[in-house]
Amino acid sequence: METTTPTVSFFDSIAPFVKLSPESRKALLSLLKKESLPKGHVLVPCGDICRSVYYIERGLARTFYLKDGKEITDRFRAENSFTCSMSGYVTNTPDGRQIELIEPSVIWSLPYVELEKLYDQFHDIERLGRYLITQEMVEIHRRLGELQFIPAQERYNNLVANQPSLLQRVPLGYISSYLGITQETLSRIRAKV
Amino acid sequence: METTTPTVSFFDSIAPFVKLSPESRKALLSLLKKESLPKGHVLVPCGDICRSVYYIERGLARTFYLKDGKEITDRFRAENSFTCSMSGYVTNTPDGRQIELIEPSVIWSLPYVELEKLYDQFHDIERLGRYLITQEMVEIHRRLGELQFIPAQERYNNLVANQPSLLQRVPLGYISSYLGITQETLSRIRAKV
DNA sequence: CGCCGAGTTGAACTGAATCAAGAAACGTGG
DNA sequence: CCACGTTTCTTGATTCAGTTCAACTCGGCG
Repeated sequence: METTTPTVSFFDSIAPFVKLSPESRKALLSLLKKESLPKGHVLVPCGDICRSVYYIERGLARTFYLKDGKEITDRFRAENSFTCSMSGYVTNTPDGRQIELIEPSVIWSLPYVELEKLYDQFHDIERLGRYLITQEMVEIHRRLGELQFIPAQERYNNLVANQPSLLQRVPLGYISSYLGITQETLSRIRAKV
Repeated sequence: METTTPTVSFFDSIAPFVKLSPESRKALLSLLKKESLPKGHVLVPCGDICRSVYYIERGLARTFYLKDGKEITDRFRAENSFTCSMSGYVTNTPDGRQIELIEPSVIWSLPYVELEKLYDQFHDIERLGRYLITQEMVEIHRRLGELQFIPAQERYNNLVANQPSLLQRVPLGYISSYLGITQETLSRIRAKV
């Protein structure tokens, strides 16, 4: 666990959109905690409220919740992206979501409480926050439209087109619930091609 | 169309969460355009990119898109809330969504371009933006979870529990596609109670 | 009165879930 | 390197929720 080495990847992945002042970068870096964590590590247990935001330098995380005893995958996040489960934090009610690593990963974490202090201090970090949430919103909105009326076959095709690497890295059981279908249906869809 | 009278409702609805300085309030008010618009008025036509954010002081707006010639309702927004379709603006690609009024309404509008200038100038307005998008994200996330694995009957029950007034104010055809089902199915679900 | 949009009802059909059983792949220890 | 158990994936038979298409009811409203 090292906190001093400034990794380029974190700032590189946001740089195209939000320029941070040197002071902001420094403040952010001083609070970000970097860890190498094994496959299977649970960042946020089911039932807890997620209180940090996580930047994935390397590896793969998934978020899921339980519905009738089954795990429903809500989201995958791979290297150079952020993950968290804000609904619980915002509403101050556990949202039942668990975040765990499904590959050995390098994770930078930052507690919301600290982030909020940074929001107060640095306008450009607040902008970064707004930007990242906007991206997240657009992505979730896209998924919503998909689930509303697009048939399973087409949802699978979209996944293959947009995130083909997921299919290599993730068990199909996770993928199926992410697409809103059962594993058997996913298997049949795949068999058709 | 009046632009001078500062309505309380706009600031009241955000005040619990984000305190704006007098300067920010003034700047916002100077750019907000207030209009009384009739039922059926189209704020953003299908195929256009939405370039403003709308605050609904009174009335009801819905967002929809066309899928196989059918209107799919994406969202309802009633008095004291905001509506817009940011996906198109963010990705700079029309998202096919149309925003129209389904009741006579009083609407305050603010072009994104102006809003972004305000973001630059006023840290607290940027915070307001972040806050509002976060709220939106949480709501869309909730809907996503609903559509992923909750049966239609239960989705309808949730709607009755959370937004009962919608059922009085909106034709069932709009409600059904919002819930991701056909009008016939909605009718049958209602008949069971 | 007759039209028209909104809502309901019915019958046939279909995509996907469920339940159950196998097959393949994977890791671990001997 | 193989044998074993476990997990992952596939396949089949059945059931069910929801769609589709069509006809019908009801309440305005010109």
